[in-house]
Amino acid sequence: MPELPEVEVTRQSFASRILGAHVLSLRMGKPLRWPLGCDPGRLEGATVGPVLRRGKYLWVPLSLAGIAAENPPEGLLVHLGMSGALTFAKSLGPSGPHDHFELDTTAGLLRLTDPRRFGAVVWGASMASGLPARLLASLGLEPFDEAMTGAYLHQRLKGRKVSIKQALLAGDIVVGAGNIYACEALFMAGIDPRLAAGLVSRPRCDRLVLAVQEVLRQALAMGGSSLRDFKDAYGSQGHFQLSTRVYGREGEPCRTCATPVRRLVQGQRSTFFCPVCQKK
DNA sequence: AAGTGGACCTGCTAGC
DNA sequence: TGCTAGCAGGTCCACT
Repeated sequence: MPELPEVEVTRQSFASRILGAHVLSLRMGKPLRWPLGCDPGRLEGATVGPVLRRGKYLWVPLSLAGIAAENPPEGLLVHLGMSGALTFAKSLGPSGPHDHFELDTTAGLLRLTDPRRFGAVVWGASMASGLPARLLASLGLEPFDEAMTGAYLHQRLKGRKVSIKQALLAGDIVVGAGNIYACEALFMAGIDPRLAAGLVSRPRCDRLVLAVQEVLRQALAMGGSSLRDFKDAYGSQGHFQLSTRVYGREGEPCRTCATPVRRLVQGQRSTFFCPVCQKK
């Protein structure tokens, strides 16, 4: 589920409320992608720092010695996987079979509900050490980083034979665009998703960077996409799924030229595109 | 190094 | 109505 807009919407919906709060307890349910990596008890009493997002990961700093005293703070790296949602809950203990993590604080109880359990909550002595560091190390640029330019994209795509769609999804060049937004950005940029990444011209790289940024901006403004599970910390759903140009619209008319949208499979994932508006 | 395919896990829907 | 196959927002890892 959650791509960059959903993760960012989630972050914004809970970060300010729990900033400066103290951890009362931490509970893990069924195993997620990786073990927590520490005794849950060690985080009791910790102070919550400013929550950061990197790609589709959230970093929740937890300082045992007060926010400013420790540098850098330890914390939890959280990933929502395919079906995760972080929401504020009313009372301790799972309310359903898919509630697998709870962080109870003096400012509210945060709960991760994740039916497929592809999500993760991993402790790190810092964001730059241990498993968190390893997971973050291979990530590409943030899409709104000023270094994210057509020149950078063109340079990084050079010589790569995979399709441009798969190169976008891989996340080692630019993070944040998952299956929905990669399809949408390629449509906006008028690029055929099957085109070899290394053959995308420099001008088209310029357009693609702008398209990725634009689609993410639009999704963010609509609270993300809620195909099924996604909600922000207060349970609100996103609306971007109602305005996709191609994603999930196989057989329906292209919003630009009315040609039926096509679906194909690339790297075991569905790709949606307009065979007329998107060219090789 | 780059590309491919399998793995993780559960739930929902379309089709027979 | 009930079963089964196929599909779903992610990404790591082993292998060629």
